Amino acid sequence: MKQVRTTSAKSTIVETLEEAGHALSHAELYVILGNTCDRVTIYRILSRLVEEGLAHRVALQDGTVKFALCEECNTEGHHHSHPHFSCNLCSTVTCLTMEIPVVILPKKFKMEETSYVISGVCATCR
Amino acid sequence: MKQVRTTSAKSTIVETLEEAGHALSHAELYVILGNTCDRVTIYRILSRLVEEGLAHRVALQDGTVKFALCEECNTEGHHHSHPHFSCNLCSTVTCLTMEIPVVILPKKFKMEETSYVISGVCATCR
DNA sequence: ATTTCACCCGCAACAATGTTGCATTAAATA
DNA sequence: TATTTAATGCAACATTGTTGCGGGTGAAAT
Repeated sequence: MKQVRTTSAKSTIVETLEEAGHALSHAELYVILGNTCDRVTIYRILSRLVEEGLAHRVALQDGTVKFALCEECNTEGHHHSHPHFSCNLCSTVTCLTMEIPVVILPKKFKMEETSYVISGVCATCR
Repeated sequence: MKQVRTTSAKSTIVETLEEAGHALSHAELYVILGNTCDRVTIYRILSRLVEEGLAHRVALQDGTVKFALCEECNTEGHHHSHPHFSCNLCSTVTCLTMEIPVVILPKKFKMEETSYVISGVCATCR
């Protein structure tokens, strides 16, 4: 098992995600962090956060990927099978605190993971 | 209203999607079409197909985007609000013929579009 | 059938996004 | 403090998506 190290860059990114209160893309983090953190480092830290179960990926309808901190996850079992809401106006992505409703798959299909993203207008933007 | 034109490149792409029977990414189309069609042209034709309501985009969990032909769509109302299944083994994406189950959004949130992607193992791969 | 017009194609160039290798830095443990 | 090794920054590369433009072509009008 590879050792995990707490670095300032990693802490900064986690804090940034916490302060934002919603998911951020690599590009957004890059802008916020300014020149305090290398572009490549951000990629690597985000990957590591996902591996370590501290964050999860959210793929939006347009193909962009955002990263959200996990609330109730650990390395064993990730429980981020909740829907995400993506605002078309302010483009913030928030986690909805509910379970994703299940669908019955056709015969012999085996489900492993589900992604449920709703886009529209968030409460702040109305 | 801009006029729509039937070109050989466009027909080829539509036929390719029909023959495949499942959604294809730009990269996959580029390989299949070989050097019969320019990379940029594929991008533009796919965009146009979506605009014209002949195809719809499917964004997978990893951020890649695939394109699927619409079965019951027209320029007026798109009815591709169905779940998609993405096989982790053969990586094919198929449309599931059912409605996406709805979730109750928090107060003041307004829904406009939903994306529901299930990944796992498809019937063919088992 | 020919002309005409606007859409469409291919090419080149660019922009944005993501990856890899390597030397250096720094966190954690002894 | 010294040692070990994960993590960073930089450069270089690879992939993916976009834009402008000259020339080609579909389709309607003549």
